[in-house]
Amino acid sequence: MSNGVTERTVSERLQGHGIQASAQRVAVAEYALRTTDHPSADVVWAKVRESFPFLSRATVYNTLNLFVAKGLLRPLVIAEGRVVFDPNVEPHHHFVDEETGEIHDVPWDAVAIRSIEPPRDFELRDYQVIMRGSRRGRPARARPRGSSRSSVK
Amino acid sequence: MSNGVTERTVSERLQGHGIQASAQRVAVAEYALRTTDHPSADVVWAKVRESFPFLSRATVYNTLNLFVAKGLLRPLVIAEGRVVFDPNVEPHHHFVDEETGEIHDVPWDAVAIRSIEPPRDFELRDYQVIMRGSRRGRPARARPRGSSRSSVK
DNA sequence: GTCTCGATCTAGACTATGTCTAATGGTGTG
DNA sequence: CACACCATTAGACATAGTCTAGATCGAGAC
Ligand SMILES: [Mn+2]
Ligand SMILES: [Mn+2]
Ligand SMILES: [Zn+2]
Ligand SMILES: [Zn+2]
Repeated sequence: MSNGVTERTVSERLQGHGIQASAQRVAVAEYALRTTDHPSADVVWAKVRESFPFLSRATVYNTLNLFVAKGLLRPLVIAEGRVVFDPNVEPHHHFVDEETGEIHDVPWDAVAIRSIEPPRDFELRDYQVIMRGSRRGRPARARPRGSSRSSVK
Repeated sequence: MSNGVTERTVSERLQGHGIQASAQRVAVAEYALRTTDHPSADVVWAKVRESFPFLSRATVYNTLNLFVAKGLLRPLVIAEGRVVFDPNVEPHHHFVDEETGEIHDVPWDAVAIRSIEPPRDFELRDYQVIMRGSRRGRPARARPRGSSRSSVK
């Protein structure tokens, strides 16, 4: 995207980040580096297996963690009980739809921050705004899918 | 804090929020509603058992979820693999020390936001800034405790 | 083309967080 | 005391993620 010459194919992109390409890694990359969703590891496994059945769960986890270590993906801890992966590694914010659990990207410029003060003695490495809400016109009833914390009757 | 008359004891505070008091619930509340940490359920279990040994794991989870439902606690999904509970239910931000995994409160006024624009068609219910970094003077080496995502050798 | 060895892939065991179920225990009312 | 109701409990269960030990692959040396 940002450079028209290098990193044209997924394979080249992996090599450009010091990753030895392989059939499994390319298959995972094809989905995980292109999606605009924020899929969990098991979602990636399910999606990729549709077109590439010879792929173990362990390899998906290994590969995603490798991509994170090499800066191709960013792990997000936002939704309960699972890490999701974000192929957009540039600074941006997130909006969580509390109805569906879906995570939407919010451009960095959608939030104008005048000043930000970390706690004394702490060094701010990065930050983002987590917004929560739902689609307009819906009153927010049920909990986000997959959550269901306890009965509390 | 905010009101000097009602809700003086923990027991009264529970009743004021429509919660039937009990020995276990008071014991959990005594710790979980007063702490300035952001403990996970199992941390709460360990801490409370020090002074109140007759407490099952299930009751801790039930109680914390009840407190959340009644607005005494807020669940935070920030650190990997576990939900933590925040007795400060007023709007504020959080700073995650990536060295230790500790979560620190950041006052609402420490961030001055000029404008914030949720995605089109979405209604913003609430938001907060998640900051990440570490104590001044440390170069940020090891991953936060309890994390340790994969080897990637 | 064959060999070799490190890298990659894999099934399945294992750990940890959280939920659920079914049984038990306590408390107040009549 | 009998009854209803709710809280508590142990342990089973579900799920996310890690780890291990062995099988397989493949890039480079010959
Ligand atoms: Mn790149
Ligand atoms: Mn209160
Ligand atoms: Zn994103
Ligand atoms: Zn807090």
